[in-house]
Amino acid sequence: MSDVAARAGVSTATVSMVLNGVNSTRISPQTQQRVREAAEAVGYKPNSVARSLRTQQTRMVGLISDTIASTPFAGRMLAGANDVAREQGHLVVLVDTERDVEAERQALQALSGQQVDAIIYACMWHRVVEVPEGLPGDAVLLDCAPASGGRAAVVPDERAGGMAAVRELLAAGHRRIAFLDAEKRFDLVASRLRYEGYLEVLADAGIEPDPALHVRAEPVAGGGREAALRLLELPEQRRPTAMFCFNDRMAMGAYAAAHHCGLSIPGDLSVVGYDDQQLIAADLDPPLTTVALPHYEMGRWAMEVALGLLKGDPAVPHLMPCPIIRRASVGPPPAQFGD
Amino acid sequence: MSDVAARAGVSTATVSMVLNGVNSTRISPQTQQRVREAAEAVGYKPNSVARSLRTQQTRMVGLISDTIASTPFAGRMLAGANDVAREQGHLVVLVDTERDVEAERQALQALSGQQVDAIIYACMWHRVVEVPEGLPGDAVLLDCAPASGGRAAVVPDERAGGMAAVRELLAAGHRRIAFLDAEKRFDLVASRLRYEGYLEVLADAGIEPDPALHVRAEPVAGGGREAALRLLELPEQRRPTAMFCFNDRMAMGAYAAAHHCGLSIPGDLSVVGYDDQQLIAADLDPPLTTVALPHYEMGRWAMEVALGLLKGDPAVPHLMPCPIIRRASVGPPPAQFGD
DNA sequence: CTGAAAGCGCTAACAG
DNA sequence: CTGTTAGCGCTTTCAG
Repeated sequence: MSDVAARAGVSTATVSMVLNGVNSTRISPQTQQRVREAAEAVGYKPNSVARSLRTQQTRMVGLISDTIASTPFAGRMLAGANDVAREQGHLVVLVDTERDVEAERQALQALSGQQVDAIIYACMWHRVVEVPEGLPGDAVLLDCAPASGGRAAVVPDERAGGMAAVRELLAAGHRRIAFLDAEKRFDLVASRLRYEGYLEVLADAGIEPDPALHVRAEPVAGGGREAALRLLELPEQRRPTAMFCFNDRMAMGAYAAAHHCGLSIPGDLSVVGYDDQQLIAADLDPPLTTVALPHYEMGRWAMEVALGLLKGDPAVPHLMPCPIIRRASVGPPPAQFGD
Repeated sequence: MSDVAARAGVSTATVSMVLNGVNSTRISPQTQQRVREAAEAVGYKPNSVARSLRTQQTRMVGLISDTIASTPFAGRMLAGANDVAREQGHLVVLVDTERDVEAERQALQALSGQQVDAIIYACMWHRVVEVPEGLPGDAVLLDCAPASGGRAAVVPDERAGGMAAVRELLAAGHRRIAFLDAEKRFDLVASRLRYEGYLEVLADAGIEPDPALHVRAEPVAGGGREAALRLLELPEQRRPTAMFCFNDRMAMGAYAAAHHCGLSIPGDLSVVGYDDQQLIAADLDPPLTTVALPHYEMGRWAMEVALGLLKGDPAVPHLMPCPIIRRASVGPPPAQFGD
């Protein structure tokens, strides 16, 4: 920088002001011009480390996550956070702790040592977490809710998502709608919330929920198949005409079961999934109607409040809508069940 | 830091030395003890920014990638890079440029301004790239090869992977092995390389490749299905008993085609995929034998050479082995084709 | 064995 | 309108 100053015949202070556009009204255009030319000539590159030391702002935000690797959704969240960061001229420092407490401690220490301007604590699937000790109070939680409140957080609105799914089926004329849920032992908050949504919509429609239509299995394709098979073995009058599946993988299994029983989708059976998981939802035959998880949007939101663009309410997690994606797996119930 | 010094009754220089373990032999144990206690008492946290400014080392490495979001493999690469970085006490700064030249320029500038110690340039699928102008000479390329040489790079050994796949089929007794390739217009280096591997193994086995068995389609499930169907319509003597598919998605389509034709896998038809893509390979019925892409390992390698732990050869990209994952989609050919 | 002092590259008061 | 100056928090010779 002193090179530039010398070359332009001014002081470093002037160079700094010109190049940062600060107080630019107070510096003569000719000088500004000279400075810029000198900077260009010297190939001047500002040193952000020095600037950060001086300004106490690094324009970096730390993103600590439990596992970037394991879910295809992680990327969407990162992308959202990244995009906002870039728009704001910030960089994101990523740390993957693999859910290890010691690693989390180290990460936090490294990040605070690095003086990041903000911290986002991200989970790769929706859950409630005991936040690590030492997480700054203004850190924002992404795809998780704090066990003991008091922090800005964003999670998908699973309840509304479940409602949307069931409404879709209701609108198509179904009355006997099953919910293929995840087993309780997985202790998924999404499971509870989606089920609540299911129940609420049924209640609103004046339909008495049939406990036989709420089945649980492992939330993977195999589990979905098995659960769907159980449902399809019910006597005809009790058999569901539609299935709302906890996730797309289970929906995939439901397809397999329908196929096995010689049932066509959506002719004989309608199916709705959840997650809008790439490589499944759109690739199934017929393409699956499902509820999308708003990972990109949550990533954006988290970064926006982290950077102070938005105000997060510490009292209660922000609920991000889960849009329903209409494809071709929902139709009217088979004739004998119609009205 | 001066607080600590005052509290311990020493100078900041001494504090620095003690806390960094530098020249520790030259400082009396009592003093060291006192310093440590003072640091503890004050809750001293070193400021890496200041340290970086002084030492000209940030212990951060920039990872610029074209798209973190779009492939499920991205996470594995990040994870590999991250793990090594953590082991070495480094942080990774992630920038996603979405393959936009202007964004790349900005990213590079931001990273060099931030004085990162090293840069990794990652692609989310194997290709040859024109590296962005301004990419430092010692940057390492991850999952891509430089169009105009001279840089450390790591890519999957697709050729060997193709060979392994075909050998697997050969070993099971197949002679009529098809290759369901990606269409040329996608211009995938993986396609060319895997095909070379296919040809070479056939040649080694003394099998004349039948051009009719090399078919191309869009590298997705639908394309695989269509290509497989074409193959299955061949007169019985020319029909393949095994299919090596460019990727798992095409293999998924091949399964659908076999199913459509009433053929069982692996009884009537053996199938090998490529990618070991989660949610496909292991979840297909029967589970798919496939060749895995070593994303995690490539991520590690890239970070290791970026940090100088390993020496990369700038003359030629490092080839990372693609292990074959044996599952249940390969068996002997149907009896009438046996020997 | 320990302290003083210089300086990493930049910014922001304050003077002129 | 522009220059001087004093640090940001740390490391590292060089003297004691």
